[in-house]
Order: sequence, then C-alpha cells, then structure tokens
Amino acid sequence: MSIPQNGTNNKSERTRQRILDAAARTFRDKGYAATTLNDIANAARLRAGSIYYHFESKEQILEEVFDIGIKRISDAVVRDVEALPHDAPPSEKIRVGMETHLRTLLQHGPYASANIRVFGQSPRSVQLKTMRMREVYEDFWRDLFAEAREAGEIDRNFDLSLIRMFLFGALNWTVEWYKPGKRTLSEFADEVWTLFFHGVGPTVAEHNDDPLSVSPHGRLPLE
Amino acid sequence: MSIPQNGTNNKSERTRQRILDAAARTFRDKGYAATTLNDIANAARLRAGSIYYHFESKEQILEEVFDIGIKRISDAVVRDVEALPHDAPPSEKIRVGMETHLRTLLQHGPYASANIRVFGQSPRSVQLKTMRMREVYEDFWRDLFAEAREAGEIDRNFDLSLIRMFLFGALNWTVEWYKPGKRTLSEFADEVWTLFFHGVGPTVAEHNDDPLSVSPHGRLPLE
DNA sequence: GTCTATAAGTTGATAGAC
DNA sequence: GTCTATCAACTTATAGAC
Repeated sequence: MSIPQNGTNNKSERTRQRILDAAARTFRDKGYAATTLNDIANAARLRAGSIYYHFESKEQILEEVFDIGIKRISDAVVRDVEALPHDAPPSEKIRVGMETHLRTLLQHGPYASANIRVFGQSPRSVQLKTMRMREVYEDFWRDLFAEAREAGEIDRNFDLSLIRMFLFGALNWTVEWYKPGKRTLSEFADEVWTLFFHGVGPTVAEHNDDPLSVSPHGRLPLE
Repeated sequence: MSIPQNGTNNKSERTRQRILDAAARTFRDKGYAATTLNDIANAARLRAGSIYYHFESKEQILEEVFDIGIKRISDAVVRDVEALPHDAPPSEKIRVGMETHLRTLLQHGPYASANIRVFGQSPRSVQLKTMRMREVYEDFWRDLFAEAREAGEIDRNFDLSLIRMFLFGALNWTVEWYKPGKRTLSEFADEVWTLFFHGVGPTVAEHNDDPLSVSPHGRLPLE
C-alpha cells in the first residue's frame, strides 16, 4: 500500500536526503576538499555519477549542508529561548540558548557540526552564499547580550562583541573534543554558564557541592 | 664575500625554510587537502618537482609544519611563565601564559595558526606523529590549573579539564575571527583573563573605568 | 639544487544505455 | 533515477637533463 506523498517525500526526495546526510557526515569528518564524490556516493549507497541527477556540483551540496546546519541551530535556539516568559532574566535566556546551541551541535546530526568545522576552509563563494543565514543567527545573540547588559547582568566594562565571540569560540570548539561522558549535556551547559557569568574564581561557600547554586557574591580576592 | 655557514644556514636550508613558510601559510588558508604542491611551489618561488629534493612527501611537510607550530607556542609560553617569580600566584602565571599563547597564535607567523586550523582534518597518521608534542604542552597547562586550584584560586566544584578545554577553545577560535584593532593584544588577553576568573557579571563598583582592576568581591545577584 | 617532462592515479563532471 | 563508461584536468611523485 503506497501512501500518496505531497512531493516532498517521494523517492527522489528521499535519495536526495540520503546524499545530503552522507555528505554532511563526510565533510565533517574529512573536510570539504578531502571528501570525494565517491566517498559520498558510497555512504549514500549509490554511484558517483548518480549524484548529478540530484545536484549540480559538489559545491552545491556543500552549500545546502551549510544552510541546513545553520538553520537547525538557529531554529532550535530561537524556539527554546522564545518559549521562556518574555520577562525572564536575559541571563536565563542566554543559559537556555547556550544549552540548545550545544545540544544541536553535539547531538543532533552532522549538519551543524559540519558547518562549524568546515566553514573556515571552504571556497569563498560558498562562504558568501551562506553568510546571510549566519548573520541572522549572530544578530539574535547580539540582541540577547545587549538585553543582558541593559538589565545590569553584564558588566558595562566588557566589550560585548568580544565576550560573545569568546563564548561561541569555546562552545564551537567542543566539536573538536567533546565525548558524551558521565556528565549530561545540561550539566555541561550549566557549568559553562556559571563560568561565563561568575568565573572560575572561588566563592566563600567553598563547601557547597553544587557549583551552579553558589551565591554570586562573596568572592575572594585573587591577588 | 661568502660567509662560511655552519650547515644550518646554507642555501639548501634556506630554501627548505621558504618551502615550509609557504606551506604553513597555504595550509592555514586553504586547508591541507585543498593545498597542492603547485601552490606551495609558487609561493616559495620554485617548481613543484623541486620540492622533492627537500621533502619526501606532502605529508612530511605537514608534519614539520605542525611540529614547528606547536613547538613555537609551547616554547614561548613556557619561557614567559617561567620568567615569573616561582612563587607568583598561579592565576598570574595563567594570565601570562594565556597572553603568550594568544600572541604566538595571532602575531607570530602561520605555523601556530596552521596547527590549530588544520590539525582536526589532517590524516590520522600525521595527527599521531605530532600528538606527543601536543600532550607535553597540554600537561604544562594541566599542571598550572592544578596549581591554581591548590592555591585556592579556582573553585573546587569546577571540572579542571572542562574549564581548560573551554578556555583553549575560546583562545584557539580567535584564529577564525581576530583582526588587530584598537585594542592591544595585552588588553585583549587581560579581558579574557578577567572573564575567565571573575565572569562577565557586574560588580558593585560599576563606575570603574577599568574592568581589570575591579574588586572580585561584591557581585550583584543575577537571579 | 632546480629544472622539464612525464608517469600513474584520482578527481569532478558528462553522455547515453537501461 | 541509477547505472556504466568515459573525458579532461589535475594530483602526487619520479627520472633525468642541466
């Protein structure tokens, strides 16, 4: 019994998806230039020539992988942050956004991580085409940080752009080393959030078992 | 008048250096697989075939670029940190190490940045050969962090390995976006240090112009 | 030491059978 | 839609002239 499809789930579309999935995984693991159409075809269980029925070129596959990757991160983060009460503290919105960013990067398929790992060394033309989507996502975060500063949650002496780049550098670099371990991803994200807002310096309540519930005041001088 | 050389600065050695310099720059910019021996040869002002008088293979060039890169970072950081008084606060050693790490990465040639950008997507065999040098450098930092915790400068609730990876993720990611601007690299490094130890949260002394001299106690509650 | 010439293999992409 | 066959270009690496 074949279920009539609406044109977005027929065989052709499904094969296209298989190719994209295979490409995203291989790009992420080996990089763009080192990935051959044969690699992609093998992983997608067809022959290299057949790919050209679905795509015009290797570059076009990369573009789509990039666009899907950034869209998945962006959609998920915006969704989760906007699910919070609108008057939630900006720092809480940042916490939720960070957690979803990490979760998408580390647990939700290879598109997002391929985007992070390969973008910097992909052809200029591809970078430019996928740039607009990146900027929309960046603007979302820029606004969140500005909101946090206006609410008095970020010290005015910090350069917002610098600390944002630093935070996302740290988050994005996790694709190079993160392996799921004893810690859940939520705990992982919470620890980063604490580091970001409170720093690693000790608190007076040293005996507390939970670093996330420490009171933010009462730090000891470091020098 | 030809100056007699000691075998490490004759013509052959200088050409070898030109090839390595060209390779490091091109690897950093285009990645390993996308770099051809022709690219390297052009940048080094000779022909592709001539490279094989100096190197056995493309992979061997990459190995040497990696080793030089990590050695330059490691040597510089260890030198600057050990130039401090031995009883200096560990947090100060970390500050100096961070600054030198950043300086080497961003200002001292392409070897260090090539190492950071290309390592993750280079052939497994090359990664393994250059791994030992990386681990020595990592151990140096592991010790510094342990020292800081024992001195009470890092909250015991933090996972040392996690915060170290996060810090270096943020530092290493600067190769993707840092452009020398109004801020000096020292100021840049200091701001990161403050973020790392104190967090971005506001202090009571909000009116202070210099984020680096703020007193670490007296934070406002964030939630 | 560097060159030119070229081998031997691989690549992205196309054409046409099925 | 997918296959096989093939092309032209390019790749790493080698050989031998200079």
